[in-house]
Amino acid sequence: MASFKGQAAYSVDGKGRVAIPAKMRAALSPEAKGTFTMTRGFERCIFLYPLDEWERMEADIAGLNMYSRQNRDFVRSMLMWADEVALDAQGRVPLTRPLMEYAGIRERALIIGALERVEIWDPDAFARYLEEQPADYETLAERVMGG
Amino acid sequence: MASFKGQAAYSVDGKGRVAIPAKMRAALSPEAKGTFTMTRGFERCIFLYPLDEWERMEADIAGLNMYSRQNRDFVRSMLMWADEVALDAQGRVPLTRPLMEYAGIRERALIIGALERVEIWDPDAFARYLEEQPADYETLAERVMGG
DNA sequence: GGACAAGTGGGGAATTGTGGGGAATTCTCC
DNA sequence: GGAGAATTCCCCACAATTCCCCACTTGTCC
Repeated sequence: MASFKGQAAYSVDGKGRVAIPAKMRAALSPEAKGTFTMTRGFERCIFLYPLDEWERMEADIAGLNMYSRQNRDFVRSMLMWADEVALDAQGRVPLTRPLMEYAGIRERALIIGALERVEIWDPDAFARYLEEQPADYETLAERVMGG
Repeated sequence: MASFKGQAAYSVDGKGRVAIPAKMRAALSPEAKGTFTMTRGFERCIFLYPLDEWERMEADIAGLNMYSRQNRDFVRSMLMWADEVALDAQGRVPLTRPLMEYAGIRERALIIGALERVEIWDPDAFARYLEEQPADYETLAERVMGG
């Protein structure tokens, strides 16, 4: 299982390609085969899950009861945005047009490692997200991990 | 498991490298493989966790439910600043640019051993932190450890 | 004072990030 | 079904950054 951490601000080239930082690439397990499932994240960003992690998530979803409207809505939303993308020889992935629009990404992208996934943000959108944080880091840490 | 103690004031060279004191290096366990995870600490300093200690911390975080907004905020904040750095043959680590800016570190750094982690501070920031202490050392000891 | 360990700074090799061209494939229209 | 346009994929070269090695200075101990 991968463990992504760190941040990098990279360019998105004219073809919609963006590099995944070398350390995050190194964190991929062989089971991922250099491939991510890219999908809509929460808070207006893009999530990238390594292939093996995504398969685990799909197995979780497969257990949901499809006779529930709410479940169907959730599954539909999660999967309609999902697309499989492979790293090229330079360690880049192509961003899909709908996801670039959703996340407001144009020429620059902020890439953040978040444990089992990689997040891709528009830098300005991320700055706004930080400003809107209801709690500072120390308070958050105490709330979540303070017991 | 490591047990870091002591303090040292060292230079940060033009490439952002700073030495870890020899006694702290000696305190590392073989499981750490001469590698730290460097991340944002509380109160504007940098934390360095030996690799084995960091893995224990990640295992705690991996158990959090990612469908909770607050948990996502916390994990994002904690991991975006984290980066794995290895000691070079001279016992130095490269400070990452975002963390140097966060901690206000330029040409000098104060390195403090704090049990399972090493802290790196800007010397002036640390002096200000000490001045702002609401309680002196003896009072603090009684509050925290006095029972 | 001398030997050794630890801290300091710099050069150049290796790796990573960036942008572009053209071949191959897919999509659209007639 | 075929032609042409659009998109995707593969390869390449160059710029920028990181890593590895080395030498020198300073500090400590005998």
